[in-house]
Amino acid sequence: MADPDHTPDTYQLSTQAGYNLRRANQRHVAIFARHVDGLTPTQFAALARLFERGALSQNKLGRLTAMDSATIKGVVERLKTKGLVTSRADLNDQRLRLVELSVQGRAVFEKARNHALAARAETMAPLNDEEGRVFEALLARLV
Amino acid sequence: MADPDHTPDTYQLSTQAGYNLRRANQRHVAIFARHVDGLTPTQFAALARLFERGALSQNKLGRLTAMDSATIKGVVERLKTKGLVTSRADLNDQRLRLVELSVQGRAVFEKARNHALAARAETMAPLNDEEGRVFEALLARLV
DNA sequence: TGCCGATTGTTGGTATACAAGCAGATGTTG
DNA sequence: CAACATCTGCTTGTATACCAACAATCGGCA
Repeated sequence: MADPDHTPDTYQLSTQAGYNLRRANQRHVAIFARHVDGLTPTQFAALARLFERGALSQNKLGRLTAMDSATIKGVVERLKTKGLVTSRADLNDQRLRLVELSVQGRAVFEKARNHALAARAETMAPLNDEEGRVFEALLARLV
Repeated sequence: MADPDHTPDTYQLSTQAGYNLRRANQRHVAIFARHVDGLTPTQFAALARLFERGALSQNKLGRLTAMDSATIKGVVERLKTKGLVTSRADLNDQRLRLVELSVQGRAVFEKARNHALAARAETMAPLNDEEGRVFEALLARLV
Protein backbone atom coordinates (compact mmCIF):
# COMPACT_ATOMS: atom_id res chain seq x y z
CA MET A 1 0.00 0.00 0.00
CA ALA A 2 2.90 2.30 0.69
CA ASP A 3 4.18 1.84 -2.81
CA PRO A 4 1.65 2.79 -5.47
CA ASP A 5 3.82 1.22 -8.15
CA HIS A 6 3.83 -2.10 -6.41
CA THR A 7 2.11 -4.80 -8.42
CA PRO A 8 -0.99 -5.89 -6.58
CA ASP A 9 -1.11 -9.41 -5.23
CA THR A 10 -4.40 -9.94 -6.93
CA TYR A 11 -4.99 -10.29 -10.63
CA GLN A 12 -8.64 -10.58 -11.44
CA LEU A 13 -8.67 -12.83 -14.46
CA SER A 14 -12.42 -12.61 -14.81
CA THR A 15 -12.29 -8.87 -15.41
CA GLN A 16 -9.63 -9.03 -18.12
CA ALA A 17 -10.89 -7.97 -21.53
CA GLY A 18 -8.88 -10.62 -23.35
CA TYR A 19 -10.25 -13.42 -21.23
CA ASN A 20 -13.78 -12.20 -21.70
CA LEU A 21 -13.31 -11.79 -25.43
CA ARG A 22 -12.38 -15.44 -25.56
CA ARG A 23 -15.36 -16.47 -23.47
CA ALA A 24 -17.81 -14.31 -25.39
CA ASN A 25 -16.55 -15.82 -28.61
CA GLN A 26 -16.88 -19.32 -27.18
CA ARG A 27 -20.43 -18.58 -26.17
CA HIS A 28 -21.29 -17.22 -29.59
CA VAL A 29 -19.82 -20.26 -31.34
CA ALA A 30 -21.96 -22.52 -29.17
CA ILE A 31 -25.09 -20.46 -29.89
CA PHE A 32 -24.28 -20.44 -33.60
CA ALA A 33 -23.94 -24.22 -33.62
CA ARG A 34 -27.42 -24.58 -32.14
CA HIS A 35 -28.96 -22.27 -34.72
CA VAL A 36 -27.09 -23.17 -37.90
CA ASP A 37 -27.03 -26.82 -38.77
CA GLY A 38 -23.98 -28.23 -40.51
CA LEU A 39 -21.94 -25.03 -40.79
CA THR A 40 -19.40 -23.58 -38.40
CA PRO A 41 -19.19 -19.79 -38.03
CA THR A 42 -15.97 -19.89 -40.01
CA GLN A 43 -17.45 -21.91 -42.85
CA PHE A 44 -20.47 -19.63 -42.87
CA ALA A 45 -18.22 -16.58 -43.07
CA ALA A 46 -16.50 -18.01 -46.12
CA LEU A 47 -19.85 -18.65 -47.82
CA ALA A 48 -20.98 -15.12 -46.94
CA ARG A 49 -17.91 -13.58 -48.57
CA LEU A 50 -18.29 -15.67 -51.68
CA PHE A 51 -21.94 -14.65 -51.81
CA GLU A 52 -20.95 -10.99 -51.49
CA ARG A 53 -18.06 -11.02 -53.92
CA GLY A 54 -18.41 -13.96 -56.28
CA ALA A 55 -15.40 -16.09 -57.22
CA LEU A 56 -12.25 -15.34 -55.24
CA SER A 57 -8.81 -16.82 -55.06
CA GLN A 58 -8.37 -19.04 -52.04
CA ASN A 59 -5.87 -16.74 -50.34
CA LYS A 60 -7.97 -13.66 -51.00
CA LEU A 61 -11.01 -15.41 -49.56
CA GLY A 62 -8.88 -16.15 -46.53
CA ARG A 63 -7.86 -12.53 -46.13
CA LEU A 64 -11.48 -11.40 -46.46
CA THR A 65 -12.55 -13.82 -43.73
CA ALA A 66 -9.58 -13.32 -41.42
CA MET A 67 -7.99 -16.73 -41.97
CA ASP A 68 -4.42 -17.44 -42.95
CA SER A 69 -3.63 -19.64 -45.91
CA ALA A 70 -3.29 -22.80 -43.83
CA THR A 71 -6.67 -22.27 -42.20
CA ILE A 72 -8.61 -21.29 -45.31
CA LYS A 73 -7.29 -24.35 -47.10
CA GLY A 74 -9.00 -26.66 -44.60
CA VAL A 75 -12.19 -24.62 -44.63
CA VAL A 76 -12.44 -24.66 -48.42
CA GLU A 77 -11.66 -28.37 -48.42
CA ARG A 78 -14.54 -29.09 -46.05
CA LEU A 79 -16.91 -26.86 -47.99
CA LYS A 80 -15.96 -28.73 -51.15
CA THR A 81 -16.65 -32.04 -49.43
CA LYS A 82 -20.10 -30.72 -48.55
CA GLY A 83 -20.58 -29.66 -52.18
CA LEU A 84 -21.07 -26.00 -51.29
CA VAL A 85 -18.14 -24.55 -53.23
CA THR A 86 -16.08 -25.44 -56.27
CA SER A 87 -12.50 -24.51 -57.00
CA ARG A 88 -10.60 -24.30 -60.24
CA ALA A 89 -7.34 -22.92 -61.54
CA ASP A 90 -7.34 -19.35 -62.82
CA LEU A 91 -6.48 -19.36 -66.51
CA ASN A 92 -4.64 -16.06 -66.36
CA ASP A 93 -2.63 -16.76 -63.24
CA GLN A 94 -1.59 -20.32 -62.61
CA ARG A 95 -0.89 -19.60 -58.97
CA LEU A 96 -4.52 -18.91 -58.14
CA ARG A 97 -7.26 -21.33 -57.20
CA LEU A 98 -10.58 -19.62 -57.80
CA VAL A 99 -13.18 -20.62 -55.25
CA GLU A 100 -16.85 -20.10 -56.02
CA LEU A 101 -20.23 -20.93 -54.49
CA SER A 102 -21.99 -23.89 -56.07
CA VAL A 103 -25.71 -23.67 -56.78
CA GLN A 104 -26.27 -25.73 -53.69
CA GLY A 105 -23.86 -23.56 -51.73
CA ARG A 106 -25.83 -20.45 -52.63
CA ALA A 107 -29.07 -22.11 -51.54
CA VAL A 108 -27.53 -23.33 -48.28
CA PHE A 109 -26.15 -19.89 -47.53
CA GLU A 110 -29.42 -18.10 -48.22
CA LYS A 111 -31.22 -20.46 -45.87
CA ALA A 112 -28.50 -20.37 -43.19
CA ARG A 113 -28.35 -16.59 -43.24
CA ASN A 114 -31.57 -16.19 -41.28
CA HIS A 115 -30.42 -18.74 -38.72
CA ALA A 116 -27.12 -16.89 -38.42
CA LEU A 117 -29.01 -13.67 -37.74
CA ALA A 118 -31.02 -15.48 -35.06
CA ALA A 119 -27.76 -16.69 -33.51
CA ARG A 120 -26.45 -13.16 -33.48
CA ALA A 121 -29.66 -11.99 -31.81
CA GLU A 122 -29.33 -14.64 -29.10
CA THR A 123 -25.70 -13.75 -28.54
CA MET A 124 -26.66 -10.11 -28.06
CA ALA A 125 -29.81 -10.87 -26.07
CA PRO A 126 -28.34 -9.90 -22.67
CA LEU A 127 -28.05 -6.31 -23.95
CA ASN A 128 -30.92 -4.02 -24.88
CA ASP A 129 -31.04 -2.42 -28.32
CA GLU A 130 -29.10 0.69 -27.39
CA GLU A 131 -26.45 -1.26 -25.48
CA GLY A 132 -26.15 -3.66 -28.38
CA ARG A 133 -25.55 -0.86 -30.83
CA VAL A 134 -22.92 0.68 -28.58
CA PHE A 135 -21.21 -2.66 -28.04
CA GLU A 136 -21.08 -3.52 -31.73
CA ALA A 137 -19.75 -0.09 -32.59
CA LEU A 138 -16.97 -0.33 -30.02
CA LEU A 139 -16.22 -3.93 -30.96
CA ALA A 140 -15.80 -2.95 -34.59
CA ARG A 141 -12.97 -0.66 -33.53
CA LEU A 142 -11.11 -3.49 -31.82
CA VAL A 143 -10.82 -5.88 -34.74
CA MET B 1 -38.38 -2.94 -51.27
CA ALA B 2 -42.10 -3.48 -51.56
CA ASP B 3 -41.97 -6.33 -49.08
CA PRO B 4 -40.42 -5.37 -45.76
CA ASP B 5 -40.26 -9.03 -44.72
CA HIS B 6 -38.22 -9.97 -47.73
CA THR B 7 -34.75 -11.16 -46.81
CA PRO B 8 -32.26 -8.65 -48.16
CA ASP B 9 -29.92 -9.75 -50.90
CA THR B 10 -27.02 -8.41 -48.94
CA TYR B 11 -25.58 -9.84 -45.77
CA GLN B 12 -22.84 -7.68 -44.38
CA LEU B 13 -20.50 -10.16 -42.77
CA SER B 14 -18.20 -7.44 -41.54
CA THR B 15 -20.91 -5.93 -39.37
CA GLN B 16 -21.89 -9.18 -37.68
CA ALA B 17 -21.14 -9.27 -33.96
CA GLY B 18 -20.06 -12.91 -34.03
CA TYR B 19 -17.58 -12.35 -36.82
CA ASN B 20 -16.12 -9.34 -35.08
CA LEU B 21 -15.91 -11.15 -31.76
CA ARG B 22 -13.79 -13.76 -33.50
CA ARG B 23 -11.58 -11.12 -35.12
CA ALA B 24 -11.18 -9.08 -31.95
CA ASN B 25 -10.17 -12.23 -30.13
CA GLN B 26 -7.68 -13.09 -32.88
CA ARG B 27 -6.18 -9.65 -32.63
CA HIS B 28 -5.88 -9.90 -28.87
CA VAL B 29 -4.21 -13.30 -29.06
CA ALA B 30 -1.64 -11.88 -31.47
CA ILE B 31 -1.01 -8.87 -29.23
CA PHE B 32 -0.72 -11.12 -26.20
CA ALA B 33 1.85 -13.29 -27.96
CA ARG B 34 4.01 -10.23 -28.63
CA HIS B 35 3.88 -9.11 -25.00
CA VAL B 36 4.03 -12.37 -23.10
CA ASP B 37 6.87 -14.66 -24.01
CA GLY B 38 6.34 -18.39 -23.81
CA LEU B 39 2.75 -18.41 -22.58
CA THR B 40 -0.47 -18.46 -24.54
CA PRO B 41 -3.48 -16.55 -23.19
CA THR B 42 -5.03 -19.86 -22.24
CA GLN B 43 -1.98 -21.06 -20.36
CA PHE B 44 -1.71 -17.71 -18.65
CA ALA B 45 -5.35 -17.90 -17.59
CA ALA B 46 -4.73 -21.27 -15.98
CA LEU B 47 -1.73 -19.90 -14.07
CA ALA B 48 -3.78 -16.89 -12.97
CA ARG B 49 -6.52 -19.09 -11.54
CA LEU B 50 -4.04 -21.28 -9.71
CA PHE B 51 -2.44 -18.14 -8.35
CA GLU B 52 -5.82 -16.86 -7.18
CA ARG B 53 -7.13 -20.09 -5.75
CA GLY B 54 -4.24 -22.39 -4.93
CA ALA B 55 -4.39 -26.10 -5.74
CA LEU B 56 -7.39 -27.14 -7.81
CA SER B 57 -8.56 -30.34 -9.40
CA GLN B 58 -7.86 -30.44 -13.11
CA ASN B 59 -11.53 -30.33 -14.09
CA LYS B 60 -12.31 -27.54 -11.68
CA LEU B 61 -9.40 -25.53 -13.03
CA GLY B 62 -10.89 -26.11 -16.46
CA ARG B 63 -14.28 -24.83 -15.37
CA LEU B 64 -12.72 -21.76 -13.80
CA THR B 65 -10.87 -20.98 -17.02
CA ALA B 66 -13.66 -21.86 -19.45
CA MET B 67 -12.08 -25.00 -20.87
CA ASP B 68 -13.64 -28.41 -21.12
CA SER B 69 -11.88 -31.42 -19.67
CA ALA B 70 -10.23 -32.37 -22.95
CA THR B 71 -8.81 -28.89 -23.43
CA ILE B 72 -7.57 -28.34 -19.88
CA LYS B 73 -5.80 -31.68 -20.00
CA GLY B 74 -3.55 -30.50 -22.81
CA VAL B 75 -2.98 -27.11 -21.21
CA VAL B 76 -1.93 -28.66 -17.88
CA GLU B 77 0.28 -31.12 -19.72
CA ARG B 78 2.14 -28.31 -21.49
CA LEU B 79 2.45 -26.30 -18.27
CA LYS B 80 3.90 -29.37 -16.60
CA THR B 81 6.40 -29.77 -19.43
CA LYS B 82 7.46 -26.16 -18.83
CA GLY B 83 7.80 -26.93 -15.11
CA LEU B 84 5.22 -24.30 -14.12
CA VAL B 85 2.72 -26.59 -12.42
CA THR B 86 2.72 -29.91 -10.65
CA SER B 87 -0.10 -32.40 -10.37
CA ARG B 88 -0.75 -35.16 -7.90
CA ALA B 89 -3.57 -37.45 -6.88
CA ASP B 90 -5.93 -36.20 -4.18
CA LEU B 91 -5.68 -38.51 -1.19
CA ASN B 92 -9.33 -38.11 -0.25
CA ASP B 93 -10.74 -38.57 -3.72
CA GLN B 94 -8.89 -40.84 -6.07
CA ARG B 95 -10.66 -39.36 -9.06
CA LEU B 96 -9.06 -35.96 -8.64
CA ARG B 97 -5.75 -34.73 -9.91
CA LEU B 98 -4.75 -31.70 -7.89
CA VAL B 99 -2.91 -29.14 -9.99
CA GLU B 100 -0.77 -26.51 -8.28
CA LEU B 101 1.66 -23.77 -9.23
CA SER B 102 5.32 -24.70 -8.82
CA VAL B 103 7.71 -22.17 -7.30
CA GLN B 104 8.89 -21.41 -10.79
CA GLY B 105 5.33 -21.21 -12.04
CA ARG B 106 4.51 -18.58 -9.42
CA ALA B 107 7.53 -16.55 -10.41
CA VAL B 108 6.73 -16.82 -14.10
CA PHE B 109 3.15 -15.77 -13.49
CA GLU B 110 4.09 -12.77 -11.39
CA LYS B 111 6.45 -11.58 -14.08
CA ALA B 112 4.05 -12.33 -16.95
CA ARG B 113 1.19 -10.54 -15.22
CA ASN B 114 2.51 -7.09 -16.04
CA HIS B 115 3.08 -8.06 -19.65
CA ALA B 116 -0.46 -9.43 -19.81
CA LEU B 117 -1.75 -6.11 -18.52
CA ALA B 118 0.25 -4.33 -21.21
CA ALA B 119 -1.29 -6.63 -23.80
CA ARG B 120 -4.72 -5.80 -22.54
CA ALA B 121 -3.90 -2.10 -22.74
CA GLU B 122 -2.77 -2.45 -26.34
CA THR B 123 -5.87 -4.43 -27.23
CA MET B 124 -8.04 -1.67 -25.80
CA ALA B 125 -5.90 1.16 -27.15
CA PRO B 126 -8.29 2.12 -29.99
CA LEU B 127 -10.83 3.13 -27.33
CA ASN B 128 -10.48 5.98 -24.86
CA ASP B 129 -10.84 5.31 -21.13
CA GLU B 130 -14.56 5.89 -20.97
CA GLU B 131 -15.24 3.81 -24.08
CA GLY B 132 -13.03 1.06 -22.73
CA ARG B 133 -14.94 0.93 -19.47
CA VAL B 134 -18.25 0.78 -21.30
CA PHE B 135 -17.00 -1.91 -23.64
CA GLU B 136 -15.64 -4.11 -20.87
CA ALA B 137 -18.83 -3.76 -18.87
CA LEU B 138 -21.00 -4.76 -21.82
CA LEU B 139 -18.63 -7.55 -22.80
CA ALA B 140 -18.81 -9.00 -19.30
CA ARG B 141 -22.53 -9.45 -19.81
CA LEU B 142 -22.02 -11.46 -22.99
CA VAL B 143 -19.81 -14.22 -21.62
C1' DT C 1 -24.30 -53.37 2.53
C1' DG C 2 -25.08 -53.20 -2.28
C1' DC C 3 -26.65 -50.78 -6.20
C1' DC C 4 -26.92 -46.68 -9.11
C1' DG C 5 -26.41 -42.16 -10.68
C1' DA C 6 -22.98 -38.55 -10.94
C1' DT C 7 -18.23 -36.91 -11.39
C1' DT C 8 -13.40 -37.16 -12.98
C1' DG C 9 -10.04 -37.72 -16.15
C1' DT C 10 -8.66 -39.99 -20.66
C1' DT C 11 -9.00 -40.89 -25.50
C1' DG C 12 -10.21 -40.20 -30.38
C1' DG C 13 -12.17 -37.42 -33.81
C1' DT C 14 -13.16 -32.95 -35.96
C1' DA C 15 -12.34 -27.94 -36.70
C1' DT C 16 -10.14 -23.67 -36.23
C1' DA C 17 -5.66 -20.86 -35.94
C1' DC C 18 -0.93 -19.45 -36.69
C1' DA C 19 4.23 -19.89 -37.61
C1' DA C 20 7.67 -21.42 -40.59
C1' DG C 21 9.41 -23.41 -44.56
C1' DC C 22 8.74 -24.85 -49.27
C1' DA C 23 8.04 -24.89 -54.60
C1' DG C 24 6.03 -22.93 -58.49
C1' DA C 25 4.31 -18.88 -60.96
C1' DT C 26 4.44 -14.00 -61.70
C1' DG C 27 6.18 -9.45 -62.51
C1' DT C 28 9.57 -6.04 -62.11
C1' DT C 29 13.89 -4.20 -62.93
C1' DG C 30 18.49 -3.65 -64.35
C1' DC D 1 16.46 -11.37 -71.15
C1' DA D 2 17.95 -12.78 -66.77
C1' DA D 3 18.10 -12.01 -61.78
C1' DC D 4 15.20 -10.94 -58.24
C1' DA D 5 11.52 -10.16 -55.03
C1' DT D 6 6.80 -11.21 -54.40
C1' DC D 7 2.76 -13.89 -54.26
C1' DT D 8 0.14 -18.23 -53.96
C1' DG D 9 -0.90 -22.42 -52.17
C1' DC D 10 0.81 -26.52 -49.60
C1' DT D 11 2.81 -28.96 -45.62
C1' DT D 12 4.27 -29.70 -40.89
C1' DG D 13 4.07 -28.70 -36.14
C1' DT D 14 1.90 -26.70 -32.15
C1' DA D 15 -2.15 -25.09 -29.50
C1' DT D 16 -6.75 -24.34 -28.50
C1' DA D 17 -11.70 -26.09 -28.41
C1' DC D 18 -15.58 -29.21 -28.26
C1' DC D 19 -18.15 -33.71 -28.64
C1' DA D 20 -18.79 -38.41 -27.55
C1' DA D 21 -17.58 -42.51 -25.42
C1' DC D 22 -15.21 -44.79 -21.72
C1' DA D 23 -13.34 -46.71 -17.06
C1' DA D 24 -12.55 -45.71 -12.38
C1' DT D 25 -14.29 -43.67 -8.46
C1' DC D 26 -17.45 -41.59 -5.38
C1' DG D 27 -21.81 -40.51 -2.96
C1' DG D 28 -26.35 -41.37 -1.73
C1' DC D 29 -30.04 -44.25 -0.91
C1' DA D 30 -32.75 -48.43 -0.52
